[in-house]
Amino acid sequence: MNNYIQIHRYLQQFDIKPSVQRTAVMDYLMKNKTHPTIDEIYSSLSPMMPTLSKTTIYNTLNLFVQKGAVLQLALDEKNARYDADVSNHAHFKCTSCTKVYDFMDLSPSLFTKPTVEGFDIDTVEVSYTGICPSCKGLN
Amino acid sequence: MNNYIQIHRYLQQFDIKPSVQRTAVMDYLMKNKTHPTIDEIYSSLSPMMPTLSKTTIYNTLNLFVQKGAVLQLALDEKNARYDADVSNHAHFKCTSCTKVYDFMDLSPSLFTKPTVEGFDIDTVEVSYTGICPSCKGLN
DNA sequence: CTTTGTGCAAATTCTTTGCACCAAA
DNA sequence: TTTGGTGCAAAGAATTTGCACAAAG
Repeated sequence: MNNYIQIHRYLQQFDIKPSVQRTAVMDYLMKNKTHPTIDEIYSSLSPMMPTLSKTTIYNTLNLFVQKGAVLQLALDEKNARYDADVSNHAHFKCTSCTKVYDFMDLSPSLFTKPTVEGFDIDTVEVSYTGICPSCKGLN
Repeated sequence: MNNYIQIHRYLQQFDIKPSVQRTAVMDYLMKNKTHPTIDEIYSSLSPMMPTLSKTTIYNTLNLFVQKGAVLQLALDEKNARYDADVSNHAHFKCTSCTKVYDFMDLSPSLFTKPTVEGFDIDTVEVSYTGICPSCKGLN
């Protein structure tokens, strides 16, 4: 069980008012570091919150991204994916099964923001595509 | 004017039969290194090829991506973008004006494929977001 | 001929919008 | 009581699919 007070404090750091729904979404993102899609979040929370609407998930995540509380990943052309983990890690997407993996232990230098004249760099995203171990076995 | 024979040879390297439409799309991608969307490609080619269909652009680019002849970029949450340039360069997207810039001269080590047990890595994508020089001036 | 590519129309999927109701301060 | 949040239904936009016709070898 997570401490909702902590989540409230966290959200308030980003100037986000902690409604019940917003708290639940952030709680989910913190516990499930699986770059979930809107649909996955909705499907997981919906049983506990029967009146929850998918529109609210969209509203909530758009707000989180806008306030900088979560990252919207550009991993998937079809569905947006969200990540509350801002630590240095890269993503690997299997082109066969479309599953997304974390690569945690890469060189930190990959994630340094390069100095380019005139540009202010906020976020760094490193993504790989290829074939994952379980799909390799199937050939 | 581009030499279509060269494009034919290039496509055949990837096991792609060079139809008139496919040749035109690859020609466009090689001349316009602007990470165009499907719509931009269609709008540009359509005047010269009045019977061209957007479905064919979709078919063609899906084939190119599947055969590895172009990269599908996930820079934009709304539209897929395509890049025929497979050289080592990163992309920067301005969060204010949404324009995409190329960062050409970064360290080559950024683009090396890491060795991760069991994974076969095909593509590497490095993307940055932030504020571009012209948007900075507007504040 | 036979295989493959093209392109129209329809269907599907993801996301946003308009608006009425509800909740909190 | 005023402001902001939620959620339904509808709209909008991007992409895919089914299928008939055309093209190439």
